[in-house]
Amino acid sequence: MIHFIDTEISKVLNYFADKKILMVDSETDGAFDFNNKIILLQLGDRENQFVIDVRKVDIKGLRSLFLSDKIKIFHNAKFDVKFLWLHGLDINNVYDTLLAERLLNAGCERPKGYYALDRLAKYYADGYLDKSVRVTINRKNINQKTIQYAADDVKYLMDIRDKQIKRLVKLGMSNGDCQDITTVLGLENKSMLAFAAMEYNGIKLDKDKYQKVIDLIDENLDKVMQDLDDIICHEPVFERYCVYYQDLFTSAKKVANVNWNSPIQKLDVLQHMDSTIQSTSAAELLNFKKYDIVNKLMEYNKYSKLKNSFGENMFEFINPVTNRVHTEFWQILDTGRVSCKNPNMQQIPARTDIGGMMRECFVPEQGYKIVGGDYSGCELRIIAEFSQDPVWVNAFKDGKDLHSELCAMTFNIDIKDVKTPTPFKPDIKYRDVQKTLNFGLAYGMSHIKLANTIDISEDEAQSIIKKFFTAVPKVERFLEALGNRGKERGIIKTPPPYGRIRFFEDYKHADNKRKGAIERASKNHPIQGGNADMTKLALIYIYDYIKDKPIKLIHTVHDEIQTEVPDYMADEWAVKMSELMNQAAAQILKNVPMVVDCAVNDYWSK
DNA sequence: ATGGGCCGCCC
DNA sequence: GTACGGGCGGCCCATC
Repeated sequence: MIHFIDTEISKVLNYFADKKILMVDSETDGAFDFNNKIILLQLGDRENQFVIDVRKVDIKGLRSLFLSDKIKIFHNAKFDVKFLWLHGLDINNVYDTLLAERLLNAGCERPKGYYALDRLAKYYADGYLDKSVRVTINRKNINQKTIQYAADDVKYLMDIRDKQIKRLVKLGMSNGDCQDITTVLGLENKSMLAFAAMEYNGIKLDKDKYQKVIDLIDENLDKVMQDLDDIICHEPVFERYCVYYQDLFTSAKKVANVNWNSPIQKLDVLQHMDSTIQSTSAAELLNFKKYDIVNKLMEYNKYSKLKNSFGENMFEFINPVTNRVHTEFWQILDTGRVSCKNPNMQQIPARTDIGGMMRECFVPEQGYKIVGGDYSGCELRIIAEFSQDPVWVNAFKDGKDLHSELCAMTFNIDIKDVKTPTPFKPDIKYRDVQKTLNFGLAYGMSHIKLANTIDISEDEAQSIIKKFFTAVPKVERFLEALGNRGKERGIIKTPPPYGRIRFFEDYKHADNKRKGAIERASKNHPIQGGNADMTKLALIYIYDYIKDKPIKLIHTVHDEIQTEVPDYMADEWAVKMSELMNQAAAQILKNVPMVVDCAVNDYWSK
């Protein structure tokens, strides 16, 4: 039965007083942007649905209900939770049918709309939702039809949840308690609030500082384009790419008639000079640094990338109400990692000089600091823990540098010499080869790829890998076992206690390319996904700890968490934060210690 | 307009 | 002939 509530909400509170679980949804007057509001708020169970007209009713009275230990079922809760916060309401004990469905389908290719509520309603509850009504809902248009639609939206959530949990329990991703953070389901439901908080809080971008970096990029870009023009117009070999350009005010001048953003045109120019150049990628160009034009093109590529991907367009993401940048998180990728977009705050430059300058433009408010923590060598520690290789385990236990230790063994050299150049490639140091190897093996890197990456012969690469695995046989066996498991069982899990599953299609019927990909993803998933589990648990610990404190969660990048905190408590918080992150790590790493690098800064540092 | 391919930024 | 895991996104260019 549907109840339309447009006066007061005691009826709702009374109804749910002795219920353990309720389903919630909201209809808003648009996407979340700090100006929009909730129009209708629906609460219900299988028998009764209450549709509250938020234009007329003060929903603050629902505070105790939302903070009670009753389970609140949502579909895509992050969306509604942010709106509730905007209306001054907090919430906990949420079950999210979208997150649950993602857990049940990680790794599977699914058609568009697969995770939509109407699909779930049909699949799990044989219910029908008429989504065409949604577009007609607005502040001035609440009628019988929209109320019916709004009520329907919550009607099936209970059945969906019941059946999802059955499946998740069978797969070991839940024990039936959807809030238990020792299970994947609980991990996701709980950390959802942290992701909602990071979206809600956003990060401040210092516009003036950022503009200065863009100006610097522009200067470099102008210079390098001038140089490219000079080369094209003065070297006879490029004559055909040169044209005269004349405007009304200046005399004719020779310029390059090439769009340097076009890989096809770029390659054409380069091959005209040297037909052995295969592509315009940075890796390929590195081999042809003897040509001036190649050096200039590499510079051009670098600056135009920064300009096009991270230039003025970033300003469009500054919200006019909060004056901050609010990214959107997608909480469950195939491995359990998180992505974000609009903008993608996980790909803000950090590595190069100018990249570092761009990242430093993300700053705290006046009187605040940014306190960030990251898990040092997280994936390598996970490999150590679960391979139980003594070299790896002891390196971390003794606080030694794993790359150097392994390097000495792989190349039979003294540990003092790991930073000397290799004989087979003088511009690369031993330790750098080892680093490529250590990270690459977690991805199932082949000797061919290693050979290409550091530009050595395939035979040399093969023998390096062989010697490496001879030194650490348990790591080799560990990775092999993971690869085989994915192939044989069609699923692979992250380490205990989580066991987050990634599903694969049938190995036998895959083509060779796909077979290789399944094997490599099987090796990688427990490592990458284990890292993701750990970071999500840390987010939960932090979210719970900072509740009622003036500390804000603002960002996360896989093995890194950023917070914004008043000056006076920054140092103290940094200590506590690394303690919380270590606590989370200790739930997964039982034998290998974790190191959390925590820093207090006036900007987002890396 | 749309989508695939290439390329490059992040961990 | 493919073979480095997980992403997002800008640009070019062919196609509709």
